[in-house]
Amino acid sequence: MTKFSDLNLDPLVLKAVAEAGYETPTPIQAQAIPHALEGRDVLGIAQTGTGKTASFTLPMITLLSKGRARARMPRSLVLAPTRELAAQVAENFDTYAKHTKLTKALLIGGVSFKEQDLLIDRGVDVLIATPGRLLDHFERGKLLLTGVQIMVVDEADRMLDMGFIPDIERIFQLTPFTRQTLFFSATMAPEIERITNTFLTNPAKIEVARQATTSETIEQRLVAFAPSRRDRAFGEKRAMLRALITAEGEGCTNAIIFCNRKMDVDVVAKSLKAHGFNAAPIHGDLDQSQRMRTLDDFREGTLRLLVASDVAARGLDIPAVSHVFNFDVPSHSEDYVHRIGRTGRAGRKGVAVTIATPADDKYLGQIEALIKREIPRAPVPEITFDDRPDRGDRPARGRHGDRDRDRDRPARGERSDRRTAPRTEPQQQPVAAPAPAPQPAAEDTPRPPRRDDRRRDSRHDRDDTPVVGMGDHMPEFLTRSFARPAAVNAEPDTETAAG
DNA sequence: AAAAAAT
Repeated sequence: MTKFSDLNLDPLVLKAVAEAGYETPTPIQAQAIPHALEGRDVLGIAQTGTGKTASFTLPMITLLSKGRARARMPRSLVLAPTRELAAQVAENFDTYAKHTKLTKALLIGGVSFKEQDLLIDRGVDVLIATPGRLLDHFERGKLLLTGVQIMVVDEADRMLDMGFIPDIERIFQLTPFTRQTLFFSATMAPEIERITNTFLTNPAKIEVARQATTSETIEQRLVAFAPSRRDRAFGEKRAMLRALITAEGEGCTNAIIFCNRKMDVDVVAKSLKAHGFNAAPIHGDLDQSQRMRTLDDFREGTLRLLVASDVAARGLDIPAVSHVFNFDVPSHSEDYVHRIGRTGRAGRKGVAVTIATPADDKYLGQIEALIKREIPRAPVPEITFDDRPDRGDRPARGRHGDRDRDRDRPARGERSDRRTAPRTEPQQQPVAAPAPAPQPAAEDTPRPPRRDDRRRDSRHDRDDTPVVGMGDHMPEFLTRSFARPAAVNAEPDTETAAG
């Protein structure tokens, strides 16, 4: 079997590799490194977790170790789709280039230009960047790409998803025709194929088997439940999530909780914290410094629950996550594979729990088609709903609220799915309550001012007024006409046609 | 129904 020492790498690189504890290259490393060292273009079809990063950093350091950088003219360039990924590549360089004198700069958005400018001015051997910030520097005239000898594109298919391909093409055109190109993508979409045909010269094509999508080390579960009411789905899912985390007990050492929307990431993280869980959010709208800090805390173990958007689904190197929770079913089936792939790594056992509502059926079908198996259905935990501090600025649901609901929905207790249906209110409340004393109309009940009007779910669920279906009581707002003020209706015909 | 990345 090949060892790193057989690969013709610079002795100083080999030393650092050995110190990092590696002896045997992964398949992509064993195949890509010799070609890269020969100066050939490489087209690597491989996913995260295959050792892709080292397959280009090690030969790059070796090739660059001779020669020195000139001011504003980096000798090599690595492009990554997200800031975290770029930062990760930079860390990799630090690890493996530590015995060399190579310099590097990390050019990503969300941080000040000043330090980056300073480094570029001094001259760097390796420039690691996200496309937007790189072009920004270029346009400000601070950067010349005509000295680039080696260019790496990492996670090209993700760049495509994110609309970066035009930027990538432009950057390619700013670098010399004679450069060496190392290009990595998990898939070969037609657009990716076109780019590689245009910008790579006779590349060595290396394909590494995709990680088993449903690796045996990941135990997948599906928690399928129907929210008691559409507008309660969000709150009930939060309660469900808490119950699921709690049920895992100590076995859940750390977990990533994925939501589909950034806003939900924030609310879920806040809600978990309010319930005493050690949780923090990460998504693209947060400060870069905060994103980094949160990731560091999570890696170090001081943070147990990372609530994330799909920014964290791919690429990020987060070792040893015991659990992944999908608070939302991802709407791209590929993302499901990426998300659950954050657990069960390196032979360790992992658990991936997905919360699904009937609205997710379509996406669930696509996911199960992709992974070619059904996700085993797990029992739905019972949830109680009236202990939410994130709604704690309102009086706890009073007995009359529950009683009213019981009265309004006499069929509830008879539902056949009662055992598995989530409880949305404590059913042990005295059902045989005394005859309703005349209650003040909800509108007259003095209520403390609500601070959470911004909250997405408060809009629907504003008070304890019972919902009476559409039977004998119709909420006033529904009786209002849908007609808009005449002034707005300049073209009434096109308006209806558009709907 | 979305997320990511330049300000």
